[in-house]
Amino acid sequence: MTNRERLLLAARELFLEQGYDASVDAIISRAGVARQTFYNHFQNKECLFAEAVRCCVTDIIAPLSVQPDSLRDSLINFAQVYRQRALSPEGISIYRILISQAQRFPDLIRELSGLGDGQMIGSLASFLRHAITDGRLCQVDPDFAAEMLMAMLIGQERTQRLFGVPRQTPDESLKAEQVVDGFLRMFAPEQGA
Amino acid sequence: MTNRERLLLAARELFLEQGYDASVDAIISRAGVARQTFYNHFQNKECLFAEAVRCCVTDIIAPLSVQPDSLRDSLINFAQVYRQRALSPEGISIYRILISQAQRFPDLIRELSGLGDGQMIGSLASFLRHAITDGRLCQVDPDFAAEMLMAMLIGQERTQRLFGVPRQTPDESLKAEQVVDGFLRMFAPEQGA
DNA sequence: TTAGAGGTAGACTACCTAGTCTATTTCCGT
DNA sequence: ACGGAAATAGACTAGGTAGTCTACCTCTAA
Repeated sequence: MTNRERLLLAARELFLEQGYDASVDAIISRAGVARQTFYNHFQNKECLFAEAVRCCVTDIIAPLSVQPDSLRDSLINFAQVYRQRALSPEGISIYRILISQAQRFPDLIRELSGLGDGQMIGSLASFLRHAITDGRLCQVDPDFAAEMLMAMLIGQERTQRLFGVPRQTPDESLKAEQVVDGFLRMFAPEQGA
Repeated sequence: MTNRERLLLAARELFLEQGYDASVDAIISRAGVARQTFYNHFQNKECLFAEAVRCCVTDIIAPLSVQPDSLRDSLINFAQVYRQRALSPEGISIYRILISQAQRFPDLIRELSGLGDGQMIGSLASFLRHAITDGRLCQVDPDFAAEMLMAMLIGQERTQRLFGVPRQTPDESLKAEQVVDGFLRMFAPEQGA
């Protein structure tokens, strides 16, 4: 493990824990590396932050494979993966840090805004578009439908976790199913068609 | 206008603009007040912050009157008010600042978490409960339904605004209607009942 | 007139932070 | 063995912040 990797790992951990306020001292201390070594590998703290955040985002928002065997099963599978990732402690932390530093790093945020939820909405929308042309869903703007589904899947839970008010989730996989079934009812093909 | 009010106003403006990093110097300077005057009225910066945030939250999340004339009209009225408030610049800023300071002020956040979205879900759920017993909606957990409606109304827009990526909203009042109509389809009474 | 409350300006302490610089050491390839 | 690249410890600069303290001012009420 190179010193650079050690620094990135320590930075990821500390930034996720403490936000951008995590000090360079703390990072090099956790990495077990000298101050100057840090500045040999990174121009400054902002560069390290940008790189660490990029790693976190691409790590958490992995591509998801939608198998078009059954519409409901595909959506439920997506729903569970999405919920699991977006509501995980890492998912919540990275969301918090992006929001709190959005004003300081507008370029970085713009660079990453296509990723995350945005990317997922895109791929989900194109999947839904096929279902619509196949008549398995009613005529509806696929982007709108995708956004509704994603919104319902996260709902109030992300906010509660961001606020540090975790609630008991006895029905983890159940919720994803409930939402998907509601979604299918909402956008079911018209009866008359 | 008393010095205390001047300080609170300046604090609200600066905290909403810059977050908790807004310095005491900047606040007293905008308030046009001496340093010692500030410490005469507030124990320290944290107390001022707590008070300013309390004002902002209670200002933005005003009670909403749901008139039970028509279910659809009531929901649309609620939807428009909720969207207008939650997506306003002040609504976005206060949401951002609460999230970014949630770890530093856990007690304050706990105190305010019942307000905002939480409070709205409660009153909306009790309204929906009546509609369910009246047979105007299908049998469903009213809290779940309320959460779904609120989630769809905000959707991805809050995130985009938090990230500073505002999108064009040509269809402002239309979106609220679309969501409410989708919601009513999702939770329509069962045909067989 | 005077005493006191509250405001003002600004110095001051104590502390933290990012980033630079220096002198020394370690280690690897030739 | 040796030379150079990279790492280390730690001092140092420059700047910012919260909060305290002192000395002075201003206005009001007894």
